Amino acid sequence: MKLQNLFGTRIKEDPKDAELISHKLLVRAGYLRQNATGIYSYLPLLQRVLLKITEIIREEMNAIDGQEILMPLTQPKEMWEKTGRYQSIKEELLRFSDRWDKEMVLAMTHEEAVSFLAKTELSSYKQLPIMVYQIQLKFRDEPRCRGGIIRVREFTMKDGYSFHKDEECLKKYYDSVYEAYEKIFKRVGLRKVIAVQADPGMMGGRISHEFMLLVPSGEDTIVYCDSCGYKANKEVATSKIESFKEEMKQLQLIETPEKKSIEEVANFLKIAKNKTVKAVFYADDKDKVYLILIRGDREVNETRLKKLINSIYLRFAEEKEILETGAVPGYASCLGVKKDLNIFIDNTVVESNNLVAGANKEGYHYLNFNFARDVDTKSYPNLRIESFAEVLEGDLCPQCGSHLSVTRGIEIGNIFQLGDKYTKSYDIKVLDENGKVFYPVMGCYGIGVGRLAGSIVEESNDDSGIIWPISVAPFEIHIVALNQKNKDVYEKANKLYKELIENSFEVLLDDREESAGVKFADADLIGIPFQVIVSPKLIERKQIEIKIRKTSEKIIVDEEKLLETLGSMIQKEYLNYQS
RNA sequence: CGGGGAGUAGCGCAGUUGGGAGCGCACUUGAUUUGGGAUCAAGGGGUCAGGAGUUCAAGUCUCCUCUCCCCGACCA
Repeated sequence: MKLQNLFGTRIKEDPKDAELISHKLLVRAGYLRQNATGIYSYLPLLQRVLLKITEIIREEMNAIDGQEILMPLTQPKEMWEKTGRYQSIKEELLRFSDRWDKEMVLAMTHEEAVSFLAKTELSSYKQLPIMVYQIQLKFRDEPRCRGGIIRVREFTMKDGYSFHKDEECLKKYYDSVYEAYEKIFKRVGLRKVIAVQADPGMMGGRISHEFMLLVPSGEDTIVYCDSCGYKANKEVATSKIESFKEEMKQLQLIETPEKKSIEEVANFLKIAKNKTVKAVFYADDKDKVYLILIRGDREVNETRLKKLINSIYLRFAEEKEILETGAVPGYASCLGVKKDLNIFIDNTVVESNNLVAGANKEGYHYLNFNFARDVDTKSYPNLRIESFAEVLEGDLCPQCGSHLSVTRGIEIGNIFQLGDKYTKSYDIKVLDENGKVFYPVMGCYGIGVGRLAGSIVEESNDDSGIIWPISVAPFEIHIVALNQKNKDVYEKANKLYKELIENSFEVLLDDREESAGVKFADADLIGIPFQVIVSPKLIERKQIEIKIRKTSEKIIVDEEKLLETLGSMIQKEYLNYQS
C-alpha cells in the first residue's frame, strides 16, 4: 500500500470528543471515524488490524474443535420470547418492525439463534461435545457509550457456543476455552490480562469469568488479593467487613430537621457515616418494591441484589411507591413500614450497634438503633438478612482474610457456563446411550474484536503514537523515503517496496513529497513495527536504515544485506507473540 | 432518565453592541527546501445543525426540533 492513496488521513489535533489515548490515537492516525454515538467506521488500517486479530482468534477456536458459522443479526421477536429475554432485557435490545409490521430485534448476542439451530441439528449424545462460533456484528443499545472504540453500540464479536452431555464435560471444555483465550491474548500482544470471577448477568448460568486488561482507564473495577490470588469483578466480589460492637444503648427519638442524606445526618449529629443506617428503595421488573438497609458508609452492590431478588432488572423506586410502603423518604428505615414489605437487611447493619436510623417520621431519626433488639423479625414475613455491600479497598479477603486491593480493567473477553437454560427454553432434546432424553448443557464464549484492538492501543503507545505488536500490525514494514524528489531515492524506495512485497512482506510506502519530519512523525503515529529509511546520504553509502518502533533502536545495514537482516528481525519479533 | 456543555470550511477554533463569514492546520498550483511536524506566493472549499419567529438587516435575539460530548446514574 502506498500512503498517498491510503483512504484515511492523519490529523494533527486530538479529536475534541476523545478522552482515551486509544481513541485519540486511532482517530489521529487515520484508523477510525465516528458516524454516530457509539457507532464507528473502521478505515483500511484498522480493518487490516481487525482481520489479523480475527485470524488469530479463528486459529485458536479451530484448535479446540470450534466450527465457524454465521448467524443472522436480524431476528424475529419470537426467538427472544422463547427464552423470556424479549421482556427481561429492556432498552438495550433494539426492537423495530419490518414492512409487514412484524416485530424484529437486532441481536445483541446469539444464544437464541444458536439454540434455534441446535434444535434441528442435535439429536444424539454422539454429536457431543460440539462448539460452533462466529465472528459477526452485534448491536447493543448502550445507555451511555464512551471511550471511543472501547464501548460502542455496534461491534464485531467472536461468539462461541458449546453443547455438552453433562456439567463435567462442560467444565472440561470451559477450561480449554479459558486456555485458548490466554493464548489469543498473548498472541495479539496484550500483557496485563487476568481472568476474574464475574457475574453472568443477562446470559444466565452460574459460573463465568471475564478476561480483563489491567489499565487505569478501564471501566470495570476488579477486586484482588495478593496473598491468595482471589480475583473478582467488583460486581460479584465479596469481603469480610469490620463491624463495630459495643454495649447497646437505649433507643431514642431525635429531631433531625431537614437532614435527609447520610452525609447531612452524620454531619448534623457529628458522627461517622458508619454509625448510620442507609435506606434505599428499589423496584424490580414487575414493579415490586424493596426496602434495602445497609450501613451508611457502604454502597449496595446492585448485581448481588439483583441475584437475591431474582431479577435482571432493577430501578430506584419512585417517591409515590416509597410512600405506599408507609416509609417517609429521607427518614426511612424498616421501623413502622408495612409489615409485608420486601425488606433486605445487609449484615453490616445487623452486626453493628447503636446506629442512627430513620424514624419514618418527617424530621426525626432514632439514635442507638440495634437491629437484633429493635426489630422483631418474626413480624416481617418478607424480611431477609443478606450480604450485598460493595467491596471497598482494604476490606478483608473472603478466602484468606488479607486486605483486598482494587484496580481497573477493560473487559476484553468473557466465558460462561450456562447450564440448560437455553436448551430447555428451546426444548432441545437429545438421546443418551440408553435412549433416554436429556437437555444438553451449554457454554458460551465471547471476545469483542474491536475492543481488543482498542485495548492493544490503550496498552501499547508512547508520546509519538501507536506501537503495534507485529502480530496484529496493519503492515510489517513502513518505508520512509526522505527527499523523495531526489530521483535516486524515489527509485530506490519503489524498488525496495516491490522487492519486499515479492518476498511476502506487508509493506506501507510513504511516497509523499513531504519533509523528513512529517514522514517520521506520521510513521511513528501509525505505529508499524519496522521502519525502513531511504535517504540520499544512505544511498551514497549503499546503505539502508532499519528503525524499530518499539525501542527506537536504529540499525544501518548494507543494501544487499537488508532483506536478510530485516527478514530475520521480523521473524524473531513474531516469536515474541507465539502462544 | 436527570443535570451541564457544545454544534461556524475536512479537522481544531475565533466571531464584541444585530450590518464584512474569518483564523490555524489540512487540501490545490508554483518556487525554494528535505534526518524529526519547512518557507514564500497564488488558490479552492460554507445550508453558520435544521425549522419557525422578531427586525430594514440574524452566525449573533426568541421559540421549537435534531445531533454530539461530559457528569450523575441511586443512598432517602
